[in-house]
Amino acid sequence: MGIADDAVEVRAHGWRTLAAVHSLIETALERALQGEHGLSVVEYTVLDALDRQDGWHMRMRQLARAAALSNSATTRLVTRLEDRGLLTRVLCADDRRGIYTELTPAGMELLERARPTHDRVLREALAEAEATPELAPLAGALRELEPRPLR
Amino acid sequence: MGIADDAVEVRAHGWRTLAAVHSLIETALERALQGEHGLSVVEYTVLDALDRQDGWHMRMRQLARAAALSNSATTRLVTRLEDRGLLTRVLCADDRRGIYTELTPAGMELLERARPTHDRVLREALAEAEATPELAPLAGALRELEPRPLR
DNA sequence: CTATTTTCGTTGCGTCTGCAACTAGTGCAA
DNA sequence: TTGCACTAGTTGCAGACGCAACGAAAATAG
Repeated sequence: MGIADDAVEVRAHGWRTLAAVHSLIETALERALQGEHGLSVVEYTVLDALDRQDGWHMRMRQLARAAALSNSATTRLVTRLEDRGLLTRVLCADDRRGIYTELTPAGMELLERARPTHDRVLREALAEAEATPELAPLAGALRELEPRPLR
Repeated sequence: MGIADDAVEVRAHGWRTLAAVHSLIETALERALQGEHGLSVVEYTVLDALDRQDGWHMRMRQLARAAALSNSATTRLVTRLEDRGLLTRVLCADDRRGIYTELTPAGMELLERARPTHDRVLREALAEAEATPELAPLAGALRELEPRPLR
């Protein structure tokens, strides 16, 4: 087996590990957020993304990117959250195709209540990953990342 | 903002980055495998996991773990692949609750055809991640992982 | 200024997912 | 042996997803 084949296997292994850690964290978050606050992980992600904009608007397209969702899924997700009164759609004047979304006070409140759950479960899930031999190297690498905003 | 808050933010940032890289890779793989071979990513993952067992059987439960899927989803996924003649269910004698799955020749053949696509797209997706400033550190860390089998 | 292309968000449709409830088989205990 | 807890896999159900097709608004070409 040559160097090229090794590289292929390293990438495949890295991808499997990444997927395993992702699944571990997402499942834990999903259960906790859903059970304690009636929020799915993507819903929390959207509320959090809006909140980290410092009260500023966000376009559907940006939201889709932040939540790693398709356009259609984003439309329905925003509709869902709007129906629950957690955010509002705001038509924007300068580009009449665009639609901005904005957290409502209820949305901010729910987010603040859910955040401790999110942070705790994330911490626990990462600890569990670090305690799992084949996941530990990647879980450890996550801690080394510079916390600079994800555009 | 104290040290504890920093740690919370580091974890949150790491999780967002992980999710972003995961989504980038999965989306690219999904499109390519679906378009060129009619396989979804999980389907490919299952075939590959079975293949890496060196012709050995795998229980549904193991398969569920390997594919990061629930039991029910695994049942249906296996049913789907069985209907397409890519694998077979094998009842196991010593534990009559258990069901083993095994690749058929057609399954191995399709896997071998799909593997180059998978490897190529994975390489491209990782390259794209490394070219994206906020994803690059994590993408780089993946390359440093020791390619030891994921049990 | 009109025609074409592109971008943005929405909707119909088929598919896949997890949860909870269920059946069947195993293993331990009294 | 009988009873009970546990594990393995399947199924009904409701919800969420992506793709492709769509309409509306903006940008670009000619």
